[in-house]
Amino acid sequence: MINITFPDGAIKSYESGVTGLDIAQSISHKLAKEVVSVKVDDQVWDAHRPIVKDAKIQLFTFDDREGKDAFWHSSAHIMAEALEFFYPGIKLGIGPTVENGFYYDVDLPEGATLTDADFKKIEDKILELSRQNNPFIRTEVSKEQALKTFTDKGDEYKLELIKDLEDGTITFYQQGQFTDLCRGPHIPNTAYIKAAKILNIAGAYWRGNEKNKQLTRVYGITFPKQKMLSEYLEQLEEAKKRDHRKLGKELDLFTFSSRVGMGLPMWMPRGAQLRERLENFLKKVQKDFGYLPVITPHIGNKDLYVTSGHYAKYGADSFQAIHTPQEGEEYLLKPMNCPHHCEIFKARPRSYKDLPIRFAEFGTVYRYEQSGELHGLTRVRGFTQDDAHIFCRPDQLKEEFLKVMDIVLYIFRVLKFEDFSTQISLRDKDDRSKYIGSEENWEKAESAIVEAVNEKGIEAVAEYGEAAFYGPKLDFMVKDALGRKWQLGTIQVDYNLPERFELEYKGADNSMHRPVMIHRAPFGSMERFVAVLIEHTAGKFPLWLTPEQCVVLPISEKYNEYAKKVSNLLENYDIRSFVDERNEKIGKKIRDNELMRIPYLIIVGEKEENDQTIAVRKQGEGDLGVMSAESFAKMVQEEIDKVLVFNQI
RNA sequence: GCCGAUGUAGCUCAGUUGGUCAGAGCAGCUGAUUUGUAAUCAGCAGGCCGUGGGUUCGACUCCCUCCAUCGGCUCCA
Repeated sequence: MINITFPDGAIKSYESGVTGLDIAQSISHKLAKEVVSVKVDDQVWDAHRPIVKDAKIQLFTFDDREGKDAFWHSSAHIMAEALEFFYPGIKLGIGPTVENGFYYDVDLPEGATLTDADFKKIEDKILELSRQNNPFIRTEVSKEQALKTFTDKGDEYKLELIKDLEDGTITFYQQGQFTDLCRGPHIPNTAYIKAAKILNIAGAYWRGNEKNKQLTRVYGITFPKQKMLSEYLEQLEEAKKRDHRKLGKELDLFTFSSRVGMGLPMWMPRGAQLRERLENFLKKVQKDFGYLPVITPHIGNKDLYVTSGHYAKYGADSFQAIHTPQEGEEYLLKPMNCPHHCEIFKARPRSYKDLPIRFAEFGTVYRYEQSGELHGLTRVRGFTQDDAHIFCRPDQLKEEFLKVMDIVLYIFRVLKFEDFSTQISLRDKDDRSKYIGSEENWEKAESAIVEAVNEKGIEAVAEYGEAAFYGPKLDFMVKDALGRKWQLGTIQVDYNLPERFELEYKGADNSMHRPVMIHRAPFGSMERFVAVLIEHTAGKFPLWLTPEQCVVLPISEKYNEYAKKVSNLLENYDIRSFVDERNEKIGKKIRDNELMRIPYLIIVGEKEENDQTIAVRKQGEGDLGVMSAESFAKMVQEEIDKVLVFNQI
């Protein structure tokens, strides 16, 4: 007998060799049907793998992340089995789970193609194989055995994977006629899978390296219930409705033109107003934090970027140099504001008493992003950073860093970005050649960020290889409607540029010292921030930000004059208002303005004109009843004040 | 940049095996209507069927080039 400890601390005895499934069965029949994997001490196991010694266990169903992982990973194996059926000779790369579903990277046989048209038959095959109710059988194999199996199969990708594994840790899983190298865990048998959908296909480089062969990545998702699949697909459709590219068009916020150039967004009046309001909001916050505005040109002499190191790093892959009538003279579109700001710092002698100096600029920069990378407003070739550079003494670094974090967190709070993650972006562990600057400076910069994060007590994940080439960063990541992660706010510690630009200040000891720089952008870029804001709010912007706060709708043209009077009155109360004078029925006007996400609709007709009142309707909520323009104005102001309290920083 | 898909009116989409197939709804314009909380009616106008080439008696439809967009990969100062 062995002792099994449950998550609540309860301990029960079972026969040695008991499985997670058996244990679930001993609790309830329903649970036994749903359990797909089990955590045994620190490892997640197959629910059907015998446990032979005392252990702490936790049972997982599809509702748990661990359960989904086992479920989808098993599904990837079945999909691979299906693909082998349709494409004999197919070679398999890796087939992991992702947040929603799984994929398998495959190398199709010479001449074979896989397109959307093939999805249906693959889905059907997956379900057919699932119905065979094949168990997932785990076997431990020696490295030699493993190598032989895949040498015989002629799968060089698996061989490459096995070569990196340690003998004695290698396991195979088999279901039906299909065997795969796999660590597991897997679901007990294939019949758990009741619904399957191939989502899309894409090219993916083997092991993520551009120099390697590009394999075909097949994305799919499966569920234990048909209904869950249809719900998931519906949810996807809903998410697509929030896509900022779609809403940007519908709400007249921004546009692109291939004539202007790809990845070069143009802000339309409503979008420009929204952006301007965001900028003014941040300007006010920054003013309170002691930032000083600066303005720099859109181009800079090539030498500027040679000095900064940007030219060596990105010169070849950037917009190419602008030439002048002067032989040999070259200018570049600025890809960064920092070199300019460094030159402003250098413009006159600085004393330790002046520091910290904080230069802020909404600086528009141009970067030649790869064509396949462009994506609405989130990835563009011309964008405006809410940039600032703080030049401080080393002893001021931590305090300044913390203050910047306060700004970012305040902004996220005001805009209700609650679901963000924080990432410490560090150097690549293996490849240091991508970075400039001394080991010592990097270590100082990296530890400064880690210390600041610890002090602030926020949770952050360290990501290696994500640092900028001149320094580590603290990045604030937010997801879009479809769950893609984007970096918004960023704070970077930089010892390198001050060195390259030979920045100095006179210390109290009357000798020259080198300042430390903090690069920071709470929004990141106006374009990307607005994109994410659109997706988070589905276009229903906060009242203080939205281009028009209310629209006055006359019941008929007879009340246009009164409507204009009301609108003017509201404008006098600093409420952004306009009149919908179209000769349409009130229902139509309400519909159109609701679709434009105007927060308040003011309806005026005979009654209102006689009583000198307005009927207020709130977007998404409906009729709020009749009131005076004054009390409406007060209501709006209060709603805004609730959100925009600057002293709550 | 790479893999795959898509590209018909301002928007959303129809268009059968290549042969009166250039269509609809919304938006726009004109007129009627003067409207009470999510689409009033009628008429009109609107398209090098992304671009350039090719196959064919004939191409929106088949093939190729390029451009742009979408989903990924790689990249992201």
